[in-house]
Amino acid sequence: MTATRRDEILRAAAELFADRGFHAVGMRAIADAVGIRGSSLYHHFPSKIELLHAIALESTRRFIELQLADLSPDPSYTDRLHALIRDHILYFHEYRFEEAVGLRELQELRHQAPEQYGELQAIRRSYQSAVEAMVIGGCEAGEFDCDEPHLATLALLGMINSVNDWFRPDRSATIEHVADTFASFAVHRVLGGRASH
Amino acid sequence: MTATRRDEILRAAAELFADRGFHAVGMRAIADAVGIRGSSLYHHFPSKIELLHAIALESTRRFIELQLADLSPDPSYTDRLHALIRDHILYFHEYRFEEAVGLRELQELRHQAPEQYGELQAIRRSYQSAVEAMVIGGCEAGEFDCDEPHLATLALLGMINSVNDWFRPDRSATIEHVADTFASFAVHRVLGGRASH
DNA sequence: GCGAAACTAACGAACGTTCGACCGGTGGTC
DNA sequence: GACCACCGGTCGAACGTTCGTTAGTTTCGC
Repeated sequence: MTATRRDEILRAAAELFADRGFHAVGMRAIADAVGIRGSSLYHHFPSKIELLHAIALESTRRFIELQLADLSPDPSYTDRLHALIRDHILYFHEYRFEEAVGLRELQELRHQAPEQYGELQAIRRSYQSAVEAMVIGGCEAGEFDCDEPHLATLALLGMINSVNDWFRPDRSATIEHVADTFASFAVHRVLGGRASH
Repeated sequence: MTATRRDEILRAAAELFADRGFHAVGMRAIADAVGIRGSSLYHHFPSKIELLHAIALESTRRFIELQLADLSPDPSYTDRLHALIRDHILYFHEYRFEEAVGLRELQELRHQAPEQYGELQAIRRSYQSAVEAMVIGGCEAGEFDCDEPHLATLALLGMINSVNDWFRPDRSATIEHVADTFASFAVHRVLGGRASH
């Protein structure tokens, strides 16, 4: 797993963007973080906005690829959704810089690169639809008890995505415990799922 | 209720910041939105960062003032928390530009005006503590059923604060309906409160 | 005529980006 | 084995633009 210079730049830029915001970080600051000069960045990325796009896209792609594994139809809706939410939170923690940037600086892409913005939005929407389909499926199978599956889906996605705003890795609580607890909140509480965890 | 020029600037700046981000909006763009020149802004605010601070602080102050009314100890924990969350969501919608800026550009204040940042964080923390106290109180009173009140508080705050990310006023669903539904999710589902709504 | 508020003009700094040169390997040719 | 052409990666320097901010002046209502 040799980390190429390109990956080095992506990771450093994501961390800086997450901490200070896209426009507050100059190309020279990103270059400093990896030990080269500002102009050298343009041999790896054609522009600053493309750098942002690469951060958001590659992180999102990795995430979707990972989550597809949780969609296997073997176990119950309850177990599948529990695992999906747990892995969602764990991934968002591991790549918390990239995901924070992807969520917060989406507006930059919308104004400066509408095409790439649309692509990302499509991926996000399809993921949201997949979660909603699981909620509805669970309701129809009698595993969940839910009057408004659409709003319930939005509620638990909001709940899940908020973890990165307050969780800090040096807490006494581990991310695994938070992920399990939140997954349980979502499945057994919000959706009224039958107990199995 | 005469809208002063100062308020006009605050509102316009909040809307622009919410749409494009703090650093992507220049003083001249803000001035354009209210029909004056960039330099004229400095007769109302000493700097750009003070403008951001004013947006976040005044919106937060108004919010806290409003929510204090919901802390009256008359009704049950269930009813009080339900009303608090409902009003929380309704306020965050009415002042969605200011609140979006206050949440997203907090990092700007942290780097450029640490003192004002600390002040805002203190207010936010005290609000969060008040909500958590209600959760714990409701548990001890036997109205709620909750093993981890701290995580539960964070979960429902995250759920509530996410509404502004997807709710658009032209939807078929009204904000009042969303506020009621989410308040019900939080109180009766996440916290397992006794039915009363 | 006085003060608040808006104006014009300009400042220095920082920004994203471009350009041309250089440096160190790598592989092909004699 | 010696030479050389090549190429990805980096560098220093500069570009035009935009930024936040300042200074001095003008306008206008009371």
